[in-house]
Amino acid sequence: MAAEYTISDLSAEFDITTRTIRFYEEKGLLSPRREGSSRIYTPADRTKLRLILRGKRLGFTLEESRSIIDMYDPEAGNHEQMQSLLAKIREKRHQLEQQLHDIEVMMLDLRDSEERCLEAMASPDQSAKQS
Amino acid sequence: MAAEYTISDLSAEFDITTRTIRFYEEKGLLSPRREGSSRIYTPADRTKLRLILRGKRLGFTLEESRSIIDMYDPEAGNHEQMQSLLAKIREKRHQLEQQLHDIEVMMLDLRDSEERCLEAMASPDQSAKQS
DNA sequence: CTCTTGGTTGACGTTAACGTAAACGTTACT
DNA sequence: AGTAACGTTTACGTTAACGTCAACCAAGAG
Repeated sequence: MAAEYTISDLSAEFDITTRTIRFYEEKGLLSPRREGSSRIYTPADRTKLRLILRGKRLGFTLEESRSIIDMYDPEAGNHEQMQSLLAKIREKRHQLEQQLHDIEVMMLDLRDSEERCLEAMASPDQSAKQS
Repeated sequence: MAAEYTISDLSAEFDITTRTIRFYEEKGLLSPRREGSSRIYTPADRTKLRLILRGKRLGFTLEESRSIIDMYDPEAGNHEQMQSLLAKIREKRHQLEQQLHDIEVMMLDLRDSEERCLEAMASPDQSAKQS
């Protein structure tokens, strides 16, 4: 049952380069077992990787993702760290709300531009003047 | 009626440094008038700056923001450019949906951790064992 | 044996978006 | 005259998150 993965298994699954995975290890976010010199990853490592990538999608830095990962480690003792994490997530929510608003406005703006553009293309050449 | 702004007016209003504003000019996103050697910005420049910053919040590069700005320029002629812009915005929408999902999952995960954490703090020191 | 397909460790290169610092000019008080 | 507050240019520095070699080792196919 205890599955294991090579570095290229994971790179294929998550569509990232092996360099990226090794980089995360350099930064201390992963620490796979060694079989000879090759890296062997456990399901737990795979989960951590998934967390890192999720963090990335949300614009977290690797350092921030590290604290997310740490929540999954045996020492569930760090209460204040959790508070700061919750704070970061709430901040992301605010950002998301802002972004949603930005997108909506931008969509409206674009529809405006589109209309003006279509109008311009419809009326045959009056390029120079405007009252 | 035709208001004008100095560089520090704008830097104060949008809470960015003057360096940033000059940088945008270097990149050709702004081109304020000169009064002597000083830069003078029009409301149109101000709008462009606002568009840049909105783009930034959405994770657009400056190059992408440039195409947004170009939509506001007199030559409303570029139909295919608009299409690519619309595509980018749709892509952003997808990203946002993904991010919203990520946030929700992360929130759930955190509540889990929180519970486990509180439990651990409640039960007086049983740190070493787990059945 | 050679070749291909993975894996490894350095180590330097890259890119975007500014930061930072030096060295200088111009009003405008006081 | 001094000095503060604002403006300018030029140019090197910074950071994150990898990319891109180079040079090497190991296992299996043919």
